[in-house]
Amino acid sequence: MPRAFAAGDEELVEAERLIGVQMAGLDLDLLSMAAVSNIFRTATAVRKHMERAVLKSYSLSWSAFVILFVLRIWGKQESRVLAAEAGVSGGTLTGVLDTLERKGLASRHPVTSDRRRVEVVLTNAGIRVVDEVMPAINSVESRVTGGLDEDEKEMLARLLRKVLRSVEELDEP
Amino acid sequence: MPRAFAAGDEELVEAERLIGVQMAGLDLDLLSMAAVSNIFRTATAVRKHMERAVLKSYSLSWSAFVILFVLRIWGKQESRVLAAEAGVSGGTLTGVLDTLERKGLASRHPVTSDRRRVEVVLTNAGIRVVDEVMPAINSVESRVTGGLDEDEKEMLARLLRKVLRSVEELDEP
DNA sequence: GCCAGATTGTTTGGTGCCGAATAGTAGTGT
DNA sequence: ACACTACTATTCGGCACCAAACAATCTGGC
Repeated sequence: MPRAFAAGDEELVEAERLIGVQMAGLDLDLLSMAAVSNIFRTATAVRKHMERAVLKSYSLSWSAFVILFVLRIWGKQESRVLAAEAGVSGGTLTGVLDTLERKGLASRHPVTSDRRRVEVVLTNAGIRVVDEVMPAINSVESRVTGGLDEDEKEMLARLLRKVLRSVEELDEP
Repeated sequence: MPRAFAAGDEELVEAERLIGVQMAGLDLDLLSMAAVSNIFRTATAVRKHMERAVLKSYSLSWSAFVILFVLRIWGKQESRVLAAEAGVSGGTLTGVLDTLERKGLASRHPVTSDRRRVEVVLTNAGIRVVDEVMPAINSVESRVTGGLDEDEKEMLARLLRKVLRSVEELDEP
């Protein structure tokens, strides 16, 4: 695990000091850097843990699970919506759907009214898998946020939503 | 339960509510799920924005930049340390270092006292690139956290560190 | 000195991932 | 009817990524 921003607050302060020294003259916003860096490090660590501790035994990639989950919650979806919802490009989605179809967890169906489009739907096996995996994933979510009380969890989600909204504004102004 | 959600948050919160409806029988911890999901969503959105808005013009991947940054702050490092710092596997690091060497931004040097090991060091061109890219990255970090005041940024970093510590405990108990 | 086991970086096989290019389809204006 | 534009999913090339297997090297016990 990375030294910077990784463990205790002391190490964060030390890392910030070192960055300030090494990058002197660049006038960096260290407070924002610490917040954003921690988003990346936490996301990576949690995702890797879930892949190893939960998804590996189902031979599912993180993206494959996200797509199964989206289909489970929102029902059948067209490809472009699915890609946007899962946060992957269209090209990536094609590959992941190929894998999911090969495993028999999802299937593609042409939209007769517009032959460019494809609708994706979970198979019964797909539904079974999601309903089996989801509680395990959620259990990890509970454990990794176990150090936070309810107000803190809510606060964390709220602050992240604010950041998310800001970056979305940057992407499409 | 704070209700002071900014405009635009309703859509995200609505999604979280729908999950509760669709997965009603599974007894999920929705508060933890919302917090962790938002970590993933935000991390993905911010990283993609940085790749497109900043790193693309330097032909740098996110991982390549992280490794350059670590080398810039902590000086020359051996491979295994570098991999741990950057949060990638050893195999991945080999490939990224190949790319960085091909671009002339970093170079490998054998450690004479232990011929298994390799030390990686930035070239002058590598230092120049980091010092040029870092302010641009930091500018994005400032903008995406622009909706947060200083206390909120600190709070966000603090809550994420708590989660990070929890997942690290799960990984190595 | 020597060997068994640990450590280090690389290679390999398979997937993910993106952006750009492509083929096919739909809509719009003329 | 025709051209022009916009959209949709797929294909393709290249890098990233991991786990597992591997070769080279080091270490500790004998």
